[in-house]
Amino acid sequence: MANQSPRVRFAPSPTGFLHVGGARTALFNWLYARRYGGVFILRIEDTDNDRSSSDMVKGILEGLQWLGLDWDEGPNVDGPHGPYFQSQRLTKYRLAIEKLVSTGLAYYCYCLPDELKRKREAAQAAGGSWRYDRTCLALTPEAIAAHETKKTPRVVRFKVPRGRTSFKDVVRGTIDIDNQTLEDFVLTRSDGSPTYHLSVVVDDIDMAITDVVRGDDHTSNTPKQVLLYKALDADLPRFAHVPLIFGSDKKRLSKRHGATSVSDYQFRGYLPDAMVNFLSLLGWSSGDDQEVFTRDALVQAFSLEGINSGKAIFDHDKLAWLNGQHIRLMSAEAIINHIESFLRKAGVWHDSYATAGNKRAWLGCVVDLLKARVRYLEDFVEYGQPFFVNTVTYDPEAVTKRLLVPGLREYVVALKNAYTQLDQFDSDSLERTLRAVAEAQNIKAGILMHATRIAVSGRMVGPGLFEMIELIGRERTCERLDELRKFLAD
RNA sequence: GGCCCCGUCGUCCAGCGGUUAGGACACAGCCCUUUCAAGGCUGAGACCGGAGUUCGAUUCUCCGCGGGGCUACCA
Repeated sequence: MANQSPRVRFAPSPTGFLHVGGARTALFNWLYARRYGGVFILRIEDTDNDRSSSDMVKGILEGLQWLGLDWDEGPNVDGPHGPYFQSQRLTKYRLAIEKLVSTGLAYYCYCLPDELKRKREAAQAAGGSWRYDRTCLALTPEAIAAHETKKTPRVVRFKVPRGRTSFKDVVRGTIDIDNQTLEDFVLTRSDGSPTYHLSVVVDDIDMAITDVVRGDDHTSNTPKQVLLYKALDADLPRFAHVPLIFGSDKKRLSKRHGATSVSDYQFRGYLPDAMVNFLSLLGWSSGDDQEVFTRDALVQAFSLEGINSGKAIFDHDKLAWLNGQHIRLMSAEAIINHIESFLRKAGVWHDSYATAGNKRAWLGCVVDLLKARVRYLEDFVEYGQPFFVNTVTYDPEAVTKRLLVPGLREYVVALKNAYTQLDQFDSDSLERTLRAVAEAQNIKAGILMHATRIAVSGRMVGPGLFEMIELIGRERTCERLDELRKFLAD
């Protein structure tokens, strides 16, 4: 399909964090570049200089890094088309403007903002719409000279030609509009800084971008940019506008919907691969019914043609499910690397876990045992309590529901004695022994299992009882059985 | 208001003139089972409405309705 190696870009404004919508746009660009052996460029659009500190950029970079979306050119990665901050590319915009003004494709406008606002509001009050009336296009050379000597603030406006403008969009098809619906938009502000339309087009041309993949909120503005490409005598890139992401109330995703920054998901215990998988499914499909994708599978399956045109709603349930799927796909070793920070925070990390050896292997076994019932990384902390803490506390509900059995104390003592003498402390032996004890005591095995579960974990639910006991070990298990014995004595 | 885009189960997607409208999440039931999960099976659940075009429309066209975007010296 692509007859040249694609060059795509993600061009966020530095807002301090990476929004999930932006993350998905970045992901689509990244996938496309990786799929076709292209180049993924990160460009920071910080022309709105008011607040564009390096701190603001940091959040974006960290978000992309966490997701594993590495860029080939951009901040911290030199390339042939730098710099990659728009605030450092001002000369390029000025050159473009000079060209446009000198060829008559753009012109200076000395109208004051207040004046424009008044006209606009007046027109709207009268029930109509208003477009810039080209007052300054009609200025005489003398009037212009007068403004210049007075140093009237001036902006540069693009002179929108008559006619129609159309472009092909990979996801929307051909879009065609009448230029009369456009006004002579501003290219350069009165302080000399470029507006979005100018900087984005100049940069995309300069960086030889072949495919512009961005949010649907830019579709309506694309005709203006198409006009600029033509005015600058450049070939059009291919456009692909991806549908926006909405919250569960069908409103555009915002802070009100809870976590909207990818870092929120990082701290909540989501896996980057699960997030990437989930985001990829929002507005894109491989064409078949596959839902769970590894990163590599995604790269292989991705195409811009697979992007669909309807809106997408962010479904936390499905994300959580996918997270569980990806956790189950991972090796215990890989999971340990991801949960270390959570275990540390909970105070249950042990230095011996850090290096290869018995303890780390043991932790791996715990992880494998818990894996199937986990949705979030931090669940390992919660579900792993019985393995990590020294003393267990009994869930009150478990006590009333499972421990009010006459004679239970005797059974527990019998089990503890049997376990103390066991040759092999493995799950099979443990189960056989427990069942034998139950039979000898003439009770159902379930009664003793429930009690034992509470003794070792404090809870009614959890992993397979005997696998759990095996990992907790004879010493701690017998201690806990003894604790239960004392508890039952009261 | 004007311009543009979108409209299949509650949600995410498949469908690209003829299908019992398919899959996934969530939901319900069953199986498995010491519990909870995981896993398996089953069930319920959708083509926004109206005109056309056609032998035949979820699919193509138009109108309406609904939703969204843009309409700034924000991006």
